[in-house]
Amino acid sequence: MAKKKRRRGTELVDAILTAAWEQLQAKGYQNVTIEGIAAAAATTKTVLYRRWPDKAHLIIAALSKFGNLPDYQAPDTGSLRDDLLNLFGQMAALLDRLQEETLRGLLADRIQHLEFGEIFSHLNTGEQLKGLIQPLLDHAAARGEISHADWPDRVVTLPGVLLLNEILGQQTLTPAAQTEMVDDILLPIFLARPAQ
Amino acid sequence: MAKKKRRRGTELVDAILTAAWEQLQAKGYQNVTIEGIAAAAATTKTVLYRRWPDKAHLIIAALSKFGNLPDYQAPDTGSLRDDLLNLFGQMAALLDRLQEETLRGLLADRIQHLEFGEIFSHLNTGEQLKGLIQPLLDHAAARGEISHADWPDRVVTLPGVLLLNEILGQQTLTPAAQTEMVDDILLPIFLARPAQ
DNA sequence: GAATATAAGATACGGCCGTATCCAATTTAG
DNA sequence: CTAAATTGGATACGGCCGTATCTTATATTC
Repeated sequence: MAKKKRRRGTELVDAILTAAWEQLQAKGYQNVTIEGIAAAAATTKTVLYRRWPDKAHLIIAALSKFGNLPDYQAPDTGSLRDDLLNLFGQMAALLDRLQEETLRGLLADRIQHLEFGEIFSHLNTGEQLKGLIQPLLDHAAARGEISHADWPDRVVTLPGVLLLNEILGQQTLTPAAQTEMVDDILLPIFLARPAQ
Repeated sequence: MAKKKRRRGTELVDAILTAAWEQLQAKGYQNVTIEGIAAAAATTKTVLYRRWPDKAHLIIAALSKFGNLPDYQAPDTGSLRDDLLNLFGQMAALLDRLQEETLRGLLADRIQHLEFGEIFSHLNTGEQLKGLIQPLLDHAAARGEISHADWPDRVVTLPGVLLLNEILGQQTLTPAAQTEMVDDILLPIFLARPAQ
């Protein structure tokens, strides 16, 4: 007779998040369904709804677990401008990869349809991008290129905000956009003369 | 016997958008349904889906028609900083009004759940906020406070991006946030010394 | 180790989505 | 004025959502 083993707690959550991640890879956010994830994880909707209020939260949980920014190489090129451009460039490359790998051919789908607040609070309050920016500033300050490295939170997260806005709005991240963001917005702030 | 008049084209669209707007006011985005709007407009889903691909687009259309930024008073206080703060302050007031009026008590709902790209392209490419910012810059330039008024598009739309990010992420727009955005981000850009 | 509490899993429900299909009113072409 | 082409309207369908309810396996407690 068949064994009736029941997964619980962490084990179950892991199975669900893994299934969610795979579904996301295979189908894209738009086409992922809660029921589909439940089925793929060999459980039922009920269990998922007991833990996450909706698809967005579930996917965010999966992203948090598996969707780490991969193999990012901290630049330190010797100039803040180049560091920032390098960072943006790597993001653009990542975006390209995502659009091929994650949504393998089939769908012209995008991250586009995640819901607002979720993503924002995830990316901004989460230290993700902030952790990438701060070192660049530390380097620049050490070189004397900028006057100090302890900028307000809102400034440190600004590159992330810009990136997000660009990607979501334009669905792409062109080199032109990258240099504009750096030269027209970020550098003027970081290089601004002290308050007068 | 009853008349069987059929609305067409513009007349029909107007009726639908009006219904959509009213539903939005009454129920909030989250709880608005396509079927509900169709019913309220005395027509059917089919007709709506022939014109708009999904709820987001329909609501955006309604917003474009009825959701104009109301009674905005151009500041011109004599300093760019005060102009910007004034603008942000009016936005905060508007936000407050929306959260009471539009979502009348009942729901702790928010704009939050509109979908990404839609809103972004609407707010950023649409000239809405840009049209508010440019005059401020013209004034400042005329006063000699800033060196020029013809900034890159990306810079002119930045205040809007910041506002949107703040509202969507934090669901509020505190005075502290306003001054930080102005003093830490916008002013440093506009007052930056010429490229060196 | 039995009793109790907790959490998983199954099932069912009403509601809305988005599409397809068909019919009927109104416009346009001839 | 009639025929053809549009476009609105009705209905039906499968699919998923989100909730509620019930049962049954596993953990916890005594």
